[in-house]
Amino acid sequence: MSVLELRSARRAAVRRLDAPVASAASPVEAADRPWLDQILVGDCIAQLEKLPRHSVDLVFADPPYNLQLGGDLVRPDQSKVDAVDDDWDRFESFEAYDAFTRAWLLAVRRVLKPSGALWVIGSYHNIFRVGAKLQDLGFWILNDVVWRKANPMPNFKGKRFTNAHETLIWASRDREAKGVTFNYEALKVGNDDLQVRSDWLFPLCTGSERLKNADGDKLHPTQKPEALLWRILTATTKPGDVVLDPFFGTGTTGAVAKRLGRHFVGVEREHAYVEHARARIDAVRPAPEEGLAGVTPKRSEPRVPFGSLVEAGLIAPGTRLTDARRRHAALVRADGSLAVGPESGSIHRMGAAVQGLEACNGWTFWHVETEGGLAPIDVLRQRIRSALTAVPA
Amino acid sequence: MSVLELRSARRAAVRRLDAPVASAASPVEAADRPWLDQILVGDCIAQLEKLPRHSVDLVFADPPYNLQLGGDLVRPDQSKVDAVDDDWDRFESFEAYDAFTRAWLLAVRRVLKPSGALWVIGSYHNIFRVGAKLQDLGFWILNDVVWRKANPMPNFKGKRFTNAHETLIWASRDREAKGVTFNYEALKVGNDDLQVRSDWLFPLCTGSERLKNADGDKLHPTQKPEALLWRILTATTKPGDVVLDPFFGTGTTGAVAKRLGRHFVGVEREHAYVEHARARIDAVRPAPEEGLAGVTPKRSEPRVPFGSLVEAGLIAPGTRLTDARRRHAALVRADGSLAVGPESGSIHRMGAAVQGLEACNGWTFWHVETEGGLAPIDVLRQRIRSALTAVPA
DNA sequence: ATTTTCTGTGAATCTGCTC
DNA sequence: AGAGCAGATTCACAGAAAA
Repeated sequence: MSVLELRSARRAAVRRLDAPVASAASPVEAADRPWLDQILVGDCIAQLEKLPRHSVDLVFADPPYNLQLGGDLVRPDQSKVDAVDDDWDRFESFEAYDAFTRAWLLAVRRVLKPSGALWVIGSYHNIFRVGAKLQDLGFWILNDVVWRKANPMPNFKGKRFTNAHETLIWASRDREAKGVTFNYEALKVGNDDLQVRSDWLFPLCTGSERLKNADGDKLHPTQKPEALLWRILTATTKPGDVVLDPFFGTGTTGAVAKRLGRHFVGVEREHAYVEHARARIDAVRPAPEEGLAGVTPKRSEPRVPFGSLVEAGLIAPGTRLTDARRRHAALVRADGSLAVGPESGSIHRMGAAVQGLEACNGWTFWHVETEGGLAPIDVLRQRIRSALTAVPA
Repeated sequence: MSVLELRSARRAAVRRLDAPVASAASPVEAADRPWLDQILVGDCIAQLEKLPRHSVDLVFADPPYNLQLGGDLVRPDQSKVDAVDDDWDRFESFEAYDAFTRAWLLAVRRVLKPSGALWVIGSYHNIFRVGAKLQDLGFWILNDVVWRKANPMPNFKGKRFTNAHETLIWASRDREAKGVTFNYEALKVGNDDLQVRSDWLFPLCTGSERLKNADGDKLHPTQKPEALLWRILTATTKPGDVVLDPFFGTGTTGAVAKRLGRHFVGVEREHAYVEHARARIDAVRPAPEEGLAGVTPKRSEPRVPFGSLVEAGLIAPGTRLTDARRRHAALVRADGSLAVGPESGSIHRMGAAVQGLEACNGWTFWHVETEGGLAPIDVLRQRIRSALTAVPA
């Protein structure tokens, strides 16, 4: 079962439920904490002043990334990429961005309980600045976590590595914080009895989960997948905890919090986002308690490209490969390409080329000379694979 | 076969090679650049002053990040370090680390060529500070890359996620840098014809690759795997480039650089590391030259204007061109222009015009009728190119 | 009804040379 | 320095359309 299948199965199961709204504030709570399970509309720092200090268990923050994009970007098919060009993502300078970061971190710090913790997500444009600033302010980093995107946007111009991940920082309010929630056992059980690592694989938020506006276009440029919030909330909150999201957007944090029987508070400036978020959260029915286990993607065998055999030293550059009958020969190069005369390409391309075919499985076609005779390079791949899937003792 | 055995097998295989030491400085170079392929022993910043400015193509830096061992840090301002040691304070310590980071980044920046680039590796303890500082100094981040550890150390206390990755930052010296090396095509070919992503999977440096001291203990606490450096150097340097490692340690950068036919310069303070690194690098035999050539990017192939196909008689004036689906048609003219009705222009302009697009690659858009069916005119260009390269050297 | 093909799209700091 | 232009460049899905 794939990650996607898992996710639809989970969502279908959740929709069938008809349990009472566990996370709705009770009458007593409503009088005491009128901000509970609400979206506060307005500027993040001004609105946070309405909350009492030490009232929040967890903060999840998805601040503007300060992308600093240049001109338009077009795909190889000449279609235009719908970039993040919103006003809220534009800052005058690094200094302005740092001041903004400092302000919301301080506001958030005031409302956090001493045992509270903070999650921030960002990309290389902003995450280093945010991370340094939160260290400066006394937050204590517990982990950095990488969201590996299953289906990232490619680098269309071929000038960089595919930007295939975002970074999350998990930090306690204080260095000496006691009682920070981490549901270690539950996470481990949900992960085939293996500790959950700091690199998480999730697809982007697409398809029916992605909120659309009246025109059918995406409502928010950076809506996060619910699976990501699910993992965060099941890992680092308890049922009944209060989760604050100071950049609420379309309310993913609120929707997942409600589903998981946690309280939320959101702050959002844009009225259009707030309206959609309210409707979205209203439609959520909390899962019954026994259904609150996390979803874990199936661990699949890592794909091993030919280049990694060269990198790992299993095949030295300059090695000659042949086919099983030694009719064709090729030279391995340091970058993982094969050279046949003046031509070069991947093991698959060159395997196809020497045979005059459209396609070829290079792993089984090309062989290497060993002490025990000619062996397909696929046996080397198997060795790498076992090295890469080795479970720590 | 275990990972350890794999590594010995590889090292043995590489030692068997007996090619000339391609990366050793020639006599001329030795006089001109006496620091080439050397380890400079001493303080990083002081030693870097010995190198001329704009002399280095790439920097790989694995800086120390143990914030609490003041003595382990090489700081520009020694008096300040003493003060911190006596009255250790978190804020003071971050400040000291930032000053240290600033100093080595500036030193490195001076020796980098304008087209040069920098790699830094770190963990959540230091990487956010380093990333923010290098942005402050004018470096321009090209990617952040995650090294996913195949076999990380588990979190023994069960209080955190398994710390299973480290973060690398790849940055150009300047925002407007031109000519930064990125061997995109070669990377793609070595990765089964897929773009390489920003998350890389490698095992830790263990087994026979891991240098040991006389007691059999690991010599260096954070020796990096050679495969990681292999990836970095094949991706972002060319043969013959100069790679600087200001925190040389056990010389992984130097060993891989030599093997790949790149020059290195190392700076290291600890004599024990320097000795081991020298012996290690001396034992390295470079890969044969024919294994070091990379895939030729299309962008660097000789430019062949469409007109020369007409001149060479490969396409006669009056020939009709169409797109792959025969939706559009154009007429070849003697001067190498295309005519569509009353309009005419280059193959690119007219390709764009008939589709109503801003731009178009006419070489792949326009097709010509051949015996074997419709073929893109790019195949005709390829014939011209191979005719050009067939000229004896 | 089922399978195949086509089209659209996602937090992106995304060209390089000549005149 | 800025304009002009040749020409190089994409992966994993989802959903619609076609077969």
